[in-house]
Amino acid sequence: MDILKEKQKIVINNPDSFKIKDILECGQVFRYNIFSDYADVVTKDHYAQIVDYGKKIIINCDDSEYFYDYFDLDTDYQAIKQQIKVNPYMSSAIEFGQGIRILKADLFEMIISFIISANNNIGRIKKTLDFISKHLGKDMGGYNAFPEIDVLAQADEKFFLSAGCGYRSPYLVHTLNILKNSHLLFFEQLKNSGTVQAFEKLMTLKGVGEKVADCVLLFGLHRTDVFPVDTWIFKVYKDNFNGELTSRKNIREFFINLFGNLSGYAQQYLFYFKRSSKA
DNA sequence: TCCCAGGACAGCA
DNA sequence: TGCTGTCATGGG
Repeated sequence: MDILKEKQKIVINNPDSFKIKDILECGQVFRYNIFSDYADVVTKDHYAQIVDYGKKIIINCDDSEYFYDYFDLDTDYQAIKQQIKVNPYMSSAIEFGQGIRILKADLFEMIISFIISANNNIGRIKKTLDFISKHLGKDMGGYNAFPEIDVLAQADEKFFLSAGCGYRSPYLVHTLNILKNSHLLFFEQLKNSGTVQAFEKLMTLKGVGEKVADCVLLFGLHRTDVFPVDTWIFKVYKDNFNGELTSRKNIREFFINLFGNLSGYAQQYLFYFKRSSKA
């Protein structure tokens, strides 16, 4: 595909691995809307509107450099698909989610979003994050930014309960208290660590277990050598890979052995296919 | 009414 | 280390 970049506009001609519905609905980010004639997405304090004309996609946004990176437009997804097409089921999953791209989302936003995601469903996660942003995020004129750490750290458990965070509320308060004073160093260390070390470091935060840590690594740090195992991946493993493993840890290891550094990509195709088609 | 959702955590063996 | 019950909440 051919990409043109202006100051506040990106034009993609003949897109081969870019479908905004696939990108937004595969469960990696939650602050978006899909309408009949366009879609929009808010990330951190940025906004983009995406129109799909078939052979041409136009992204109108506040900063095209930011969204060029956000949509991972330098990566060749056709090549990745060829490498992870290890069996007929993978081929079907890739065909189904052919427009998926792994977004480069904001690290802090991903930590909070995926703590809220635990034992939750995407509809409720979207509502909760919209509530939080609407109440504590900066008014950007037409939309609200995701709240800054300092602002969100001032919110109490009662606020998160009213936002619909449920039993995850004390986890959020605890984690925000840790991050409000240490986030610069904490995030720097995450970025400079190997994946295993970053995985362990993330799990020191309340509300962050193996699966949430993997999602933060994949979507917030673009580490593609991880494989988040959630309830849908358990089903994929059982139904479509005929596996006998039962623990999250072992299933994660099984898939990472299979897909290596492309595990994160493979996981997204599988998750999206299973959740959408139930095949 | 029961089951489920991008699970984490404490308690226990 | 690995297993089990519990947690808040809305939708199907």
